[in-house]
Amino acid sequence: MDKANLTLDFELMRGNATHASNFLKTLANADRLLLLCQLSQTEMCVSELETATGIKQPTLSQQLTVLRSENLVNTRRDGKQIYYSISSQEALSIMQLLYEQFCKKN
Amino acid sequence: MDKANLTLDFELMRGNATHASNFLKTLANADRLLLLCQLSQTEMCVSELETATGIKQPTLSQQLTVLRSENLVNTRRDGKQIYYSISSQEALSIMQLLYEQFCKKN
DNA sequence: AAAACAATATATATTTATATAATATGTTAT
DNA sequence: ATAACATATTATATAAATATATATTGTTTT
Repeated sequence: MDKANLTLDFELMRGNATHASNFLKTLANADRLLLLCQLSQTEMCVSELETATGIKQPTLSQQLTVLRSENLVNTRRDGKQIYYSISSQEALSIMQLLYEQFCKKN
Repeated sequence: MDKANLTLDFELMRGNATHASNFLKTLANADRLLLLCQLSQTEMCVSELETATGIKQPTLSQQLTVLRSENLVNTRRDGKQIYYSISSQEALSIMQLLYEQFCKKN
């Protein structure tokens, strides 16, 4: 394997690693995990999420914006409320794994 | 369920979410993912990791320090080299999932 | 159309992470 | 003991994430 191919391998690996790390960064926040955890059960509107997680409205809205911008959640409006649901199978898989590792025992 | 119990639930949930998000933060960096990816195959010393990933020595050492401080890797010295290996089953599981989702198709 | 409500957006201060350079430590070979 | 090598540590500048407060938008009810 010559140098040119090694460079390609590096670029491919680094590209994959960058995508994966961006994805993990989006998950790597306690508020966002709590939100995704709730949404992994069922869709919920913002005020329901606020009650279920105890996160205050402005923070909630800010973190939901992050999840939206990374396409981890979908929204639909129904009157005054906006309902959120998980749109990423990747996110669901990770949430399930994290649940096994960090929540199941207690 | 009264308010006291809800408070306990919140604290339990938030505690789990905080642990999980700290864990994800440690993974959420392209250099560290590349390192863990290599180490998921076999133990390697620093200079081998440098060659295999293309990460420069000071950065490498800094990121290995992060992985060590979060107990994701073990080290053993053999002469001048220090060999690293993965010590966290949780990390291995996530790496495997990320491989399926971000690397397998290409 | 005005009030009330649900949610989003903006601004800003603070903390945390990152990149990079320079220096230091511990080990082996001479 | 000195030189060479492998790795770690420290310092610092910059960028990114977070918390928090305030203002704005869109919808429904009256």
